[in-house]
Amino acid sequence: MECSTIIWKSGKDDLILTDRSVNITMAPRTTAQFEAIREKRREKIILAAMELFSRQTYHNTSVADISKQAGVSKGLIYNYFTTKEDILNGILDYLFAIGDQMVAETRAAGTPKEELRHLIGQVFRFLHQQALISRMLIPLALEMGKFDFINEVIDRKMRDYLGLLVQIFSDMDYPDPEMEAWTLGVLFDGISLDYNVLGDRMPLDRMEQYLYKKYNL
Amino acid sequence: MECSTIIWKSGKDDLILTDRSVNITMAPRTTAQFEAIREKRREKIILAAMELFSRQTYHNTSVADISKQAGVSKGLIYNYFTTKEDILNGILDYLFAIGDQMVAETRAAGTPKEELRHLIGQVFRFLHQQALISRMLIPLALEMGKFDFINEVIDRKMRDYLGLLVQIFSDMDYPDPEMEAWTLGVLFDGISLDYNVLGDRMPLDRMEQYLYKKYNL
Amino acid sequence: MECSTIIWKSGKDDLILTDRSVNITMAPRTTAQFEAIREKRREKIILAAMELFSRQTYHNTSVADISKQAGVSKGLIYNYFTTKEDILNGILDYLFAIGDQMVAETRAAGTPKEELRHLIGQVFRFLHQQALISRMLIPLALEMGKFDFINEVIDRKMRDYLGLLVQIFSDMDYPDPEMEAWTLGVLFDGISLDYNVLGDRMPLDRMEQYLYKKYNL
Amino acid sequence: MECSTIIWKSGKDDLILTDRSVNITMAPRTTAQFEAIREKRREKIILAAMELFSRQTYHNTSVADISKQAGVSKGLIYNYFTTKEDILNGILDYLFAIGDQMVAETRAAGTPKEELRHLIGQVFRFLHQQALISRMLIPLALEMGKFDFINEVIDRKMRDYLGLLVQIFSDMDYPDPEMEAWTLGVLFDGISLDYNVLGDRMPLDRMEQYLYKKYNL
DNA sequence: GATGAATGAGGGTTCATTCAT
DNA sequence: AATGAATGAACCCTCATTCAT
Repeated sequence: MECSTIIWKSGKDDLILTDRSVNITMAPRTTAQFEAIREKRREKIILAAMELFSRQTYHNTSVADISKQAGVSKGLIYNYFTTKEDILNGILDYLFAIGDQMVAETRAAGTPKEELRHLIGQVFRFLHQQALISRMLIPLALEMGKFDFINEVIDRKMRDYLGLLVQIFSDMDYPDPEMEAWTLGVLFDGISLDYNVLGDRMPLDRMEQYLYKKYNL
Repeated sequence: MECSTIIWKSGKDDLILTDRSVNITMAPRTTAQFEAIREKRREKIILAAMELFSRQTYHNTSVADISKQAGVSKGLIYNYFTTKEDILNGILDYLFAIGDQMVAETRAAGTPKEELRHLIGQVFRFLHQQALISRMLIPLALEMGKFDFINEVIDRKMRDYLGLLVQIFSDMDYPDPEMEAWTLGVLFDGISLDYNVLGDRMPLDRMEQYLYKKYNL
Repeated sequence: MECSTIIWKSGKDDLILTDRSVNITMAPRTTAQFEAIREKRREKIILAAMELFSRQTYHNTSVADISKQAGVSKGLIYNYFTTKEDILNGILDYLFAIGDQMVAETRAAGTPKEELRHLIGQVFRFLHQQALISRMLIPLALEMGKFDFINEVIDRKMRDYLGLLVQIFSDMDYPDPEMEAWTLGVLFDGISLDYNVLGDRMPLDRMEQYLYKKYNL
Repeated sequence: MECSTIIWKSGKDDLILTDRSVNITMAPRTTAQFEAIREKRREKIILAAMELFSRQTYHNTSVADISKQAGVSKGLIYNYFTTKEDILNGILDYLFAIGDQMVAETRAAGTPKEELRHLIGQVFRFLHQQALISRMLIPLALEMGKFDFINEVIDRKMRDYLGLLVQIFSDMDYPDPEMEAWTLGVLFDGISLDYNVLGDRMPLDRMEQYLYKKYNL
């Protein structure tokens, strides 16, 4: 059995995604093999959509654009997703893994201080990538009514993150760990947002160093 | 002879008081009368658009929606604005005054500490309003290329704010006033964004108090 | 009683139009005076429309444009004309006089040869002006169905012209005066059309001289 | 197993023969099949547009009209043409071939006299077609500014024609072949224009014979 | 008579989605 | 499974015309 990893090149940065690839056998295709082929196509479409959504916004990307980018026909997309919105859903599932992984890595970092430093480092290190994701999600999150599922996703992620931060600040004996966690969490969101809008006019490196200093890391 | 009448005009919640005290000869309206009508209608359209843009996003609001909300015909909107985008511009002008006033008020608050406390207080006090603005502008700001004027607006506002904050922290003898200013500015943006998404699930009051404590205000 | 003549300046060329101006008296306005005022306004609108139609085409000129050019309100135009199309009608009446005048002048030129030379000279002399008129009328004449009245106008003018030419060529003892008349009439139309399209790329002067030579004038 | 069916599709006067002889497995159409469909539809749309443009003018023909005439949906037209203007372009390409062929045929006619006779004959023979083209192009050519490509087309065609005529008259030893060429070219345009407006009231046949006589053909 | 605010039908264009093949 | 032609609703915008004043 072979297990390979694909890296999604987004021009400037890269997103690491695991590809649950399957055995190749000579036997007539089993249901499982069909499933695997389907899964691969699905992934292709998702990656194409992710690339485009983060570059041009969900609304400015047409299904035709996605099909072109993915190298499949427009019709085929509706064989894998019921709706354009459903593609978005697929992307979210994809991204979940990454977030979870970040949290898990942080949790394994050692002392609370090391954890915090690791977390801040990760945020800045993956900022470009996060910015792409934000560019995709923020506008949709702000459209209330439609896209309720996005808010659920954000909620859940927020809780995860907050939980981790609260625990860290608690371990570091902050007097009000919950509010400190909120403050830092909100700050991360602000950084992500502003980086999207301002780009390199933001002094990212200096902000990172400043945070380390503030938290004595 | 003079007679005045109240006319109930279909709409949602508005009474149009039409003063019919006119010459028997049916003289045309004076320029001043026309000006008044225009001003009223313009504002009505702007308020309608602001309401809808902040509720449903600029892109998800059609000109027809705005016309319905404002209780006027679709065509009339183009009598007041050259373009859907121009409506947005009108809204920005409308909101600018408020922002400028906030900065001005803060500048008159007294000692640096009082200024900072005043500023933070204002941000939280007007968060609802700021959230409305954010919900309108952020998605557009994230669409690079189009809507360049929005980025200019944001840039300018950012510089104003940052300048004020740098001066305050400088006066308060912070070692790195510039970075502290960035941190707080970015935090405000994060708060505004998250409030949009999370609404009342955010512990706003506690965050406000927490900030006062952190800055010893 | 006073009689004045106004000249319609169309930038490059001018159209001579007679203004049946009226006595100014101190007596309360008689019906005739009101008529005169109306006539003047009407003329203003017609001149404005003529200017715009010939510059920008009938379809590319809005009633708002005309009202602006004429310096009156949009509404007032409908006090003088039932319809945008009706304005066109008014213009045609206006132009008729000129055509009739040209024919009359030619008829008074003397010998047939002098008449023909006079007519050709007039065509080239007024070509720019005619081109403006053509630009107005040709597109409308080609829209069959609507604007039937334009075709009637053109028909009548054509018959007048042709009649004049037939008589001239008959007097000049051409073997087939009718066909020679058609040929020259059609040629004039072609010149007018091509001058519109080609502008100064057409060798107008040389063509005029060439015609004189061909007809031994 | 094979089965073929004739399907009557609503429209005015066309039968669509759909060959349903397909695999049971419903294989997707081959590229060649798609090409064929596209070519057919494209031509159908062009013919529909040509019909309407020449009957009612470009501006008075809506895309909806074209779609109705072609028996397709409005949206489909934009699958084949980027723009309403692009349809016009398509028509021009379609017609260009014919014009070029006319010139080529004339060039192969033999002696200069035979060439000229051939050319005049062609102009009158194809007058109906030329009239259609004129009715489409003239109004657009007269709208300066927009539709520049139309003027380029006309220019090019004019140069072609003129060049051919100059050479013929030169070979026929006319003293001023260039001006004679202009005169005849302009006459052709006048004929085409007037035929549009006057229709059968023009004595076409007699004019043709008259031209032969004038040029001793 | 005179104004310009107001209307509403229609124009060109886009795009998510369906469907015959 | 796979294609892309085809649809139709919606979008932004224009403009001749009406109407209260």
